[in-house]
Amino acid sequence: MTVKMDFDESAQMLKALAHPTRLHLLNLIREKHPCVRFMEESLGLAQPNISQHLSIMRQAGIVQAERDGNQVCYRIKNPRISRLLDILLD
Amino acid sequence: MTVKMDFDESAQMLKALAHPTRLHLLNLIREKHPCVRFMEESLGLAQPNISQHLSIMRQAGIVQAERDGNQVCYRIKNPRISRLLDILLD
DNA sequence: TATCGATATTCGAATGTATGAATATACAGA
DNA sequence: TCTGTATATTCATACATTCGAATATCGATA
Repeated sequence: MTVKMDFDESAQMLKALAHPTRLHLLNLIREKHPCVRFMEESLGLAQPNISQHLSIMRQAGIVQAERDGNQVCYRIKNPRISRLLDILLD
Repeated sequence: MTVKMDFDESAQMLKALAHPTRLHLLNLIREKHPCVRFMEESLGLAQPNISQHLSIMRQAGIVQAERDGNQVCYRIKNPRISRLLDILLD
């Protein structure tokens, strides 16, 4: 029962990671703690699209937003995620 | 370019992991090197459904099938996957 | 408070994924 | 070779995800 629960939670987290754009964003976020504008230029994608992906990762507890005046910057929220990214992207 | 490629590949691998049934199967597979019949009974799901999930993971290079007489047993193919599962499921 | 730049949300169409039901294939043993 | 057990594949339908376009919100500054 509890075990099954874990699979559900883990699967949901993985689903939120399982998109090339989101991995690309995470790779930026873990290195640079960037604001949305910066991510937009780095990836060359439309702002709403980036915001949508960030929203998915926020809801999944993967990243955390921090307002800095006019802008919003992101960081990795969960240390477990950092470890996963190390394995995935290095 | 190559970097973008990596995100694509990693995302595809994650997509193949991102399902509770598949995580449950992988948890069995990494511990017991089981055949399909065993997984079927352990999870209490229909055989075609299990086979479908195994097929997805085979195609993604996550698991490897080995025929043993009448049965087919599975094992984790990629050591990177083992490390991911350690982080995810422990 | 009006405006502007930055970010977020909503909606709809296209595409992708999950699952049950039916069926096919593979191998072992009679 | 026929039968039975184990596993894989196909198909159809329901459901979820993706992305662009349009629009809304938020905070800073004039």
